Amino acid sequence: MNRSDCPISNALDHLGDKWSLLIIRDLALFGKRSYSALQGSAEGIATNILSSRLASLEASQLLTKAPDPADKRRQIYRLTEAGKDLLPILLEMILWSAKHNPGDLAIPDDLVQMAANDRAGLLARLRERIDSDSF
Amino acid sequence: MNRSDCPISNALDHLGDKWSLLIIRDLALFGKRSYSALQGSAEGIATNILSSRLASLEASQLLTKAPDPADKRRQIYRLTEAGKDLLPILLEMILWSAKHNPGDLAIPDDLVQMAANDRAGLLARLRERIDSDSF
DNA sequence: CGATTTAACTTGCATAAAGCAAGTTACTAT
DNA sequence: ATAGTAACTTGCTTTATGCAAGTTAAATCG
Repeated sequence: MNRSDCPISNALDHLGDKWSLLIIRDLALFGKRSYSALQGSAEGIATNILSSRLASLEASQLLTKAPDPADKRRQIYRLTEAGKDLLPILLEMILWSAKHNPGDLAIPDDLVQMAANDRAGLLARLRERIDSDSF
Repeated sequence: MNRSDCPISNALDHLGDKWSLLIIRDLALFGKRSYSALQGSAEGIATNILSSRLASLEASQLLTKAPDPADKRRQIYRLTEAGKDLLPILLEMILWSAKHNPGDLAIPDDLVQMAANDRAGLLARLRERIDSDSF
């Protein structure tokens, strides 16, 4: 699993595929918490892939899975602190795409604006929203 | 190729695999410019994969390929401005791994320190190093 | 209470991407 | 002229992704 002792390589060992960061995005930015909500994402991940990615993210300790006390069919997926700490990476990806927008992207301009004015504050507010589940 | 109009998804459409960002890292942080130098990286990319990744990064306009005037066997790979703009993403990956270091990573402490003190200045200096090729 | 839905998966099979070893071509150095 | 180097490509095997259908347990509906 660890290809080298490079910190970038290490991050990519956990996140370097087409789906992991989209799942993190759904949890961190869209407040999704259930398997079916995650499956309903715009990009359309196959159910077996979602299952395997969730398992690997859980193994990497980026998220946790816990049964919903109110509905025993349901599992609740939550970001760990390490998972929440991926917010800056997500933000930089948004800013990069905003800057190099091929023209058809849905850029959240307010967020880009806040990032320019008060990056630290924005990240704090995004994290607070995760913690308080106020999406 | 475009899975959705989400900016994060867009970034991952170009970079979401195990190798692309390592190649960008080698160009941006280690000053590598040739095929053979890139192939010599710690992680050991297979030559056919390196070839296909370079082609896709070039197609995504993150790097350019140009013949070396001094040695006609040689091709020089360089980051475009869009490629250089990936520096913040690389930096955040380093910071994330530094914070969640599994214990065996080679963390550049000086860089982590500078990021904490003067992030914008650090990014400016890293970019300047690329432009002046002073590695 | 039994029948239908819903949630969270798993299984089996097809296709696409990654990885390995060897080979090719054009140029450079000896 | 000969040997080496740089930048690849080719053929084959292995692994990962993707699709469609099926399973299980719990909740809801009539």
